Amino acid sequence: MQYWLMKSEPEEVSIDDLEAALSQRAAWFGVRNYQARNFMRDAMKVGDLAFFYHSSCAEPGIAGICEVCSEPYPDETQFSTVNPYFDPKSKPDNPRWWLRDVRFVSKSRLIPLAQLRACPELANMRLLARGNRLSIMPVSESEWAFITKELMGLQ
DNA sequence: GCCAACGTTGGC
DNA sequence: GCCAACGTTGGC
Repeated sequence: MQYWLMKSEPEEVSIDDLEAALSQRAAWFGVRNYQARNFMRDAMKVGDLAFFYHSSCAEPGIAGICEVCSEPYPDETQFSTVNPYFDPKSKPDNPRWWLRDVRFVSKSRLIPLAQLRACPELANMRLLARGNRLSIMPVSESEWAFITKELMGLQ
């Protein structure tokens, strides 16, 4: 079991949108960074858990938990000329961008970025590293345990 | 809207 | 392969 953090702009897809979605599943479309893609395509495994993080919004922070629930498959938005995520350099016979489906697990209170920063236990968390811009990144087991137990109040 | 930090592109 | 220019991310 591995743990992840996945950023989404809540104006695009929020934790509430995921909870309300058909089957409570959604395709994690729109990733256009190679490192984030590699984590999603190559390193994730079905059953891995991830923090659902709200970014580029009034209250950035962790909003809940989701579960990786599909094998990787091509992100269709890269082939649609009218889509904002269209990539003219990607070809259907050799897709550049891959995604997975995630399943809603739980919503939590919003745990603000500033609160994460204030926790000494999370000093080495990748999310908090200077200049970090990755939209998908691993979370260590100890960071996961601290956040779920101490900040979310889960068992 | 600002801007620091980073990733990508493309000429050489 | 270098690196300057440019584009993007994302908190504030």
